Amino acid sequence: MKTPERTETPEKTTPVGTRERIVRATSRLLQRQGYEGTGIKQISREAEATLGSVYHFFPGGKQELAAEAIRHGDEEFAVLLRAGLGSSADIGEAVVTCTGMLARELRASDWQDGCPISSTALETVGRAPAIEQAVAAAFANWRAIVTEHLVAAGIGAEDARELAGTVVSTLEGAELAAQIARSEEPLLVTGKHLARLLATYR
Amino acid sequence: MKTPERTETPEKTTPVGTRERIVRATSRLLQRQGYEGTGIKQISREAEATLGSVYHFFPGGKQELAAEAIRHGDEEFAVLLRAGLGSSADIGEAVVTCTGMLARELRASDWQDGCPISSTALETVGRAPAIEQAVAAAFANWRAIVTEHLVAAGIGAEDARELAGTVVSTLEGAELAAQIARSEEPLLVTGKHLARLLATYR
DNA sequence: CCTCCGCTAGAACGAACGCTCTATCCAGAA
DNA sequence: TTCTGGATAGAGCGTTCGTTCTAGCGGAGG
Repeated sequence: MKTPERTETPEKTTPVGTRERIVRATSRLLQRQGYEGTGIKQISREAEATLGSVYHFFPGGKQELAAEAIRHGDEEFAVLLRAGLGSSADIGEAVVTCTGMLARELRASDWQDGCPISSTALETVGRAPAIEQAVAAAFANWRAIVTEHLVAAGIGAEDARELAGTVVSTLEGAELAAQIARSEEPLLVTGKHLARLLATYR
Repeated sequence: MKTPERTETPEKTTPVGTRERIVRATSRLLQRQGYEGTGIKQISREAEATLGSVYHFFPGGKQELAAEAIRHGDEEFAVLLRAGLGSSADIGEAVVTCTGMLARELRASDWQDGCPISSTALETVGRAPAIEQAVAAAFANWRAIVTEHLVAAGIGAEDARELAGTVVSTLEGAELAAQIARSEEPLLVTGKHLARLLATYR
């Protein structure tokens, strides 16, 4: 059988295939420990898969696996972003909602689960092309989502493009600060300031 | 002799002591490769010191060495921050100057040398107390510097405190975005937006 | 029935890891 | 001169790293 699950009814608690389990485990471990701090054997253990399975699905080794995990984290964060930004007609309020959601999730994980890709992104700058490309695509994806909502809120196209970049990178920075301070405050305050900045446009 | 250099005339090109060379090399390597990605032997090689010397000066091992390197990076970034923020009476212009300086240095290092501590900070969250503490102290130091300049620019104490946190974390996020995009734009645009935000206070 | 093959399983490889340990060097005190 | 102790030097410890490789499993097609 090619892929025993997922082809039929995606309802109920779908039994997760081995490949999917490996990607999810890798994503969470990279988020918490970074690229160099995460071993393939730890991943296979955590995913309840064997080393053979890991290299079967990802013959490109650790780098290919990490790139796939980055794409997983990309979509994960995009879902949160869309949910938060779609929560209110007022774009300022919507951004505040986003920071609130991030803060809540961060606290719930005991300040462990920050941005799913920033740690890996930072330590592979200029030395792991496949990963760098996945990271750049994730940022571009997030910027596009934010841009869309800003334009919908009546902000001009060029202003929206620039602001979207700032919003995304500011969320990254605030999440880092919140992790370090073990406090929701940096995220919440940043949300307030972003809303204030957006209010000066239109 | 206790410390052969630095006790006398700090003029001319001071011959750098072994301990100092080790700290500098560690700081640069941590900045570029993160904590787990940097080996003690690589540090000793890069610092032109031997393994024996490293453990002589840092009996606490890798963690103690990293904490010291974080403190080095702390002061390094603080110097840039003070220079940038002191460059203009207009606090908005001063922030723009900061982002410009960061952008120039980042480009000059071929997008390698971002924030000297963020990579290490992210991968040691909740698992290396000595490092976490040094990181938290660095952020507090930077916030204090920014707060001071904001207050001097006529912004109320509480607003200044909150804004300082946002300014610092936003610079972090923008630097990350600039490294990933291999472009000065995220930093420069963020500078513009920060100035605009600050202009809404007084 | 047997064959095929996607997938699972884990032993084994050389290299690198952080760290310990002993030995040596050498400027200044006695 | 001998002694002393900070500093240098690097071999070697046990462990873990990423990766390779061969062997076995079990359902589908002939």
